[in-house]
Amino acid sequence: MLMQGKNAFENAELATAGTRGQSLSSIFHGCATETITASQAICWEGDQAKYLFQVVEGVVRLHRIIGEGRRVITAFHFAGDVIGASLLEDFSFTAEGVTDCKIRRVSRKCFQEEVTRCDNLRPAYIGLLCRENAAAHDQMVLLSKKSAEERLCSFILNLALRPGSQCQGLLRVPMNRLDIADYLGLTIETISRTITKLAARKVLAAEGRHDLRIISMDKLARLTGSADDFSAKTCHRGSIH
Amino acid sequence: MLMQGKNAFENAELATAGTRGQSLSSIFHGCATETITASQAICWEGDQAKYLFQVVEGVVRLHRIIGEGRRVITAFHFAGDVIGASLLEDFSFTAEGVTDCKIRRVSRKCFQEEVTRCDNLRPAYIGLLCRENAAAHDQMVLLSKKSAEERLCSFILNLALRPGSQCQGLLRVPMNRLDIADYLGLTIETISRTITKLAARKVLAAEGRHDLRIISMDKLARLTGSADDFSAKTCHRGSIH
DNA sequence: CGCCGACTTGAAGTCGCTCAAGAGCGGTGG
DNA sequence: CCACCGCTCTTGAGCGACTTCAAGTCGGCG
Repeated sequence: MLMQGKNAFENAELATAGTRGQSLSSIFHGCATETITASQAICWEGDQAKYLFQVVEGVVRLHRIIGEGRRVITAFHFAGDVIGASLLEDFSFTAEGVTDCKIRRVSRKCFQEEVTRCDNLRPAYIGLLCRENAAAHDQMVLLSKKSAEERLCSFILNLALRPGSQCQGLLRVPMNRLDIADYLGLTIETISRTITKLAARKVLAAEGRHDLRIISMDKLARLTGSADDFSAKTCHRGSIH
Repeated sequence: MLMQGKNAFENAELATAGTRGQSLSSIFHGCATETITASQAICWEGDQAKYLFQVVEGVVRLHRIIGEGRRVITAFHFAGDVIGASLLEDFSFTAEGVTDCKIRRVSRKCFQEEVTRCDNLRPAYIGLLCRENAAAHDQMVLLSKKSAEERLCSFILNLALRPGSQCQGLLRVPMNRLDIADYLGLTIETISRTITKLAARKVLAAEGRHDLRIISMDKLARLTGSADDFSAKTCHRGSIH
């Protein structure tokens, strides 16, 4: 799993702590870490949302099932991310490890008490909810109007723009083709074909199943179909100052 | 514009006031109402989000534009709804009247001060953010995995389940075909064809451009592709107690 | 009555899906 | 060490749902 996870976590800690008031991570500090293996469930759609989780290491996917066998992945969560902040009663998703993971858990009650008690945690909490909302809206736009190529490029660009995601120019893609397909509203075949096409056009190169070498960040950004995706997203993480 | 708007607004007032603590409507109470004509803009994507709005009467659409001419409607807002609660810096959408509207406006600063000052407004605010998130996720699922027919049925069912939406068995659909298409990630032609098909199957009947008679709520619910859409959504509004 | 915009209907085209076969890779066991 | 297996991923061919383009229809309003 490399040491990427731990580093990313510490990055996230520093980043959120620096922005507005205190970091939500402090709520999880005392908690023991639990170990989750790849594709093990953390919680189930429909269950009462008694807990919130924080990813310490690894990657988690959230999904919903509709009808028979239609799975939609609504989000991936990385080291430092909090899962379940925007829930009222029940889990609206099943959470599973994409990779082996370490997570922490607090009860919803405890979380809410902390947020109520500490005035300076509240902006962080509200901020988290707002950012989740913004991400959901971006995803709606992607699913509503973008072509397969634009979707994949948007996804890869977002991955690449996470701090610490690249190691010697190599982008780690922890999720498999099916995960990507279910996240982007496509099929594994389309994902595969589109990667092949992008490789042929020298936008990127696949190195094994879980690594991409991005040859031209510029081309990639121009292919996202978001007009100004590159600048917008680059600013996104830094602009909260 | 019928008097439906006013009634719906009062319904919404009562409903939110009853749930958790105070209603966010109280923040808008003193403000003068502004009049917006159909398709007039209330705010623009990219502008600094200085204000929040509350719809008093009529229907508002939120949209984003990507590339040249691709419009995505991310939400419709009805009487009682608050617009802009989940924003941090800038408007991430353009808001326009679907119909002639009456709205109220408060500055973000004022809104935030009120929420900070009144402890019993905070649950309402958090609740709003969470419900927006849940709605966005439902829409992601719709856009990701549902067929044209399932999308349209989901949309119509959601409209029909708003309290006070039906008048003598007739469902008012204030938005035109293009609005519906851009909301569901389809084209006007597909919307039109699908309505025709549903009418042929005696699920519903179109009566003019802006009214639908739902012949079988059961059939409609079964066609949404959400497994348990009907029960889930029916509970949705009442279950917060 | 005639015009205009919104909607409907039809025919052809396309993008992504489905089905099916084959390739690559990692693990296991002889 | 190689043979084998299972799984994921890739590639190909055909198909289908929705789009695009193009008429035609409806309904409201001057």
